[in-house]
Amino acid sequence: MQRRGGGAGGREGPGERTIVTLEDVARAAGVHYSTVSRALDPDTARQVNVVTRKRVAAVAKRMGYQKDMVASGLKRGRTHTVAVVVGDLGNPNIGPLLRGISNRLEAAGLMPLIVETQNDPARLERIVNHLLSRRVDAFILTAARLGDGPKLRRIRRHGIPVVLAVQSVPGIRLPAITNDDILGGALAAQHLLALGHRRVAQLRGPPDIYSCLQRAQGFSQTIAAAGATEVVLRSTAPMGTAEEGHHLMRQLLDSKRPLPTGIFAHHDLMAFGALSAAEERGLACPRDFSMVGYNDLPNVERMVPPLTSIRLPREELGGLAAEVMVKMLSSADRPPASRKLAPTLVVRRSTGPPRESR
Amino acid sequence: MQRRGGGAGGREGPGERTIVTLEDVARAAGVHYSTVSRALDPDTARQVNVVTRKRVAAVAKRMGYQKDMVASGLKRGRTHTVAVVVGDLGNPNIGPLLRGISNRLEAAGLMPLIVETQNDPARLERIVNHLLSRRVDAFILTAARLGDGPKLRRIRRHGIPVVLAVQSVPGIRLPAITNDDILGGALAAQHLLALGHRRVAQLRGPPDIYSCLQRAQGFSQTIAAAGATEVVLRSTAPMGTAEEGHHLMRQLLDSKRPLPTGIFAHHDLMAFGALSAAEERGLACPRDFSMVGYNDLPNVERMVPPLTSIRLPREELGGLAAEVMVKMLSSADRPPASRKLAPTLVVRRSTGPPRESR
DNA sequence: TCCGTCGCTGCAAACGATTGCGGTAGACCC
DNA sequence: GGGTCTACCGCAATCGTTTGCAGCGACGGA
Repeated sequence: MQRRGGGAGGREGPGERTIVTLEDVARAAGVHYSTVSRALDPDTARQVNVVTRKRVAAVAKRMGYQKDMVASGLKRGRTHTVAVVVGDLGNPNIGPLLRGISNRLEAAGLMPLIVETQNDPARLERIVNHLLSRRVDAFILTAARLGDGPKLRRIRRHGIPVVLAVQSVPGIRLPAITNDDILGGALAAQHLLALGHRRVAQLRGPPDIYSCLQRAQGFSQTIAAAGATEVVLRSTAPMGTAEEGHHLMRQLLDSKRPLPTGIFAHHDLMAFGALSAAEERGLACPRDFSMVGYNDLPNVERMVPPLTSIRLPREELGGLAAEVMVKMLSSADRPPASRKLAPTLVVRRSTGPPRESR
Repeated sequence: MQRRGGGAGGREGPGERTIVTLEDVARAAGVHYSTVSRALDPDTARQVNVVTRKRVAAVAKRMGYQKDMVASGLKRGRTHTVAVVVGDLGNPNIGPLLRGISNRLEAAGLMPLIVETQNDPARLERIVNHLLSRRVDAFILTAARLGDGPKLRRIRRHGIPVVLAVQSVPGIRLPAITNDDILGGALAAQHLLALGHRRVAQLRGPPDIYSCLQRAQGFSQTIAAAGATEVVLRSTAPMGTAEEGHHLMRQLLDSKRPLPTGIFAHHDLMAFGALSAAEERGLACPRDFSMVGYNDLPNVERMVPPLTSIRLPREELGGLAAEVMVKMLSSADRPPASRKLAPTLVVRRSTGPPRESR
């Protein structure tokens, strides 16, 4: 039947794509193809005599045999593929995360199948079904939102291992590898407090992102514990963008009370949006107020002002999520525990002592 | 045999992963499973009576049937998967490109399998073999370097459609969707010339990246045609980094001749590295010289100074590459022609008239 | 010598979907 | 009424690999 002729693409040359199968190798080596299968699989290789094994291996190599992972997947029910669902491929945070995941999975003989939901719940639904139909072995979900609980439960009901990365959802019993965003918020607060700020503001990210709630919690707790006063601006947008930061900062500037001296934005982009809103009113950072961002975007040190921000261990987080996934796939024990990774504060020039104290 | 028990991951609940097959649906609908197959495939659905077809569809839906793409792939020799090979997932240019590819492929029922070579030729070799073993339908390669010719030919020899994106290799007969980097270089040159610059410099990117050669060519030609003088600094690093820009700028500053008034860097990061090298000598941009970058990295407008740069249509390019791929897969005609996409110049504050003319 | 064991290999049935071919029943024509 | 045609559906082989089972020598012990 179809010999998988290359069709398009190959022009000059013999080009016709011919697949070397176990049977071809077997014929050439003078054994049954089941023997070839055994000889080539490290797990079963010791079942076959060492001299035939070597001969088979040599013939296979000479003929350029490559196991057909599709057929193998069908037979074994394992495709050695892990679906990695991300919200937005354009997000600069996502690259290092994916690299961490890829590297760790590759070491375990797995391959990530990366798909983007574009933060559209309907797409997520479709995509998950598609991936199930492709028989992926597991899911790594990196963009869960608070409302996704039911969806996550539905995926889990398929009996496929799932781990959450970066974003978690409270109340759901799935292993989650996340940043310690409470700590992140606390670090921002401590930094501002240590500089002497007593009136601070917080520009919150999307309310359905759990890590933003955590950032808020860590920040507010620390501020409150120090007896300082805080004003909170809540975003309603689905993403922490510069526009949203601009918008919230405008609200802050338009309010009657005096401008807080220290501001914590849930995202670097929001921070920059806020900075431009302030500049429009003739205010400068860090002269008139300090600003702490979150995420430590690439090249943020080259911006003006160089932004003090919270740095997250992205690649490490990805690697760890993959690590957990690999464990789940290899042993059927109870799922491993969740982990939180500590972020760090990177101090740059957008923060300083409050004006009053100078 | 194995019923694909979920093993790890599913705890509470029935969890056991059971696959609904054609046969299950057939039994429930009272027909042969081949009929179910035909009824559910739009291409063959008209072969089955409309009432049975509807009944089968209803039963399939009720039972939650999902075609097993693995089995289908084995039988049809088409996995509906396209390998997308990128050099560096951390590169901020890559996100939009991938989104463009993903969206277009998805519309055609294909799925990208994204892998990263980390710019390591040995890895590329391994990865390609692995992907062939997974029976991907095609390749989109986004990080080809000049020395990759033989490797590309080897891939093509497998008879699988290949398109190059972003990076091309001269002399190889593969469809390539690239930026018009000659034009990009020319735009940079025209901009500097129009501002009145007559002594310019060029900080070149890696010599084995074709698009850098093109940028160089477009720039130098335009400069020469205007009778202006140019000095060229050549990088030997494999990537256009800030460090490399810093290094080249140092060379320029250390040379005996007067500093050129206009500088073109082959990458925004190189431009920033160069700017910091200049600042170390007390020189400021655009006061003492103008700087044009390339790639228009995200947030580059927030940097200091906001960088004049060449913007590339990344997402569009990705979509076009996928488009070409889809065409190649659907019709066995001769491969479609290559395409070049025009970049645009984005003028910001890092360029201005030369000092002498003020 | 005979039986049990062990090491190696072949046999054949899966995995789930696709598809050429043939069969059956009804419609239709002559 | 017989023949032909069409529409529909079932049969079974097939994609390439995996794997339980059985066969078959050789060998050792009784």
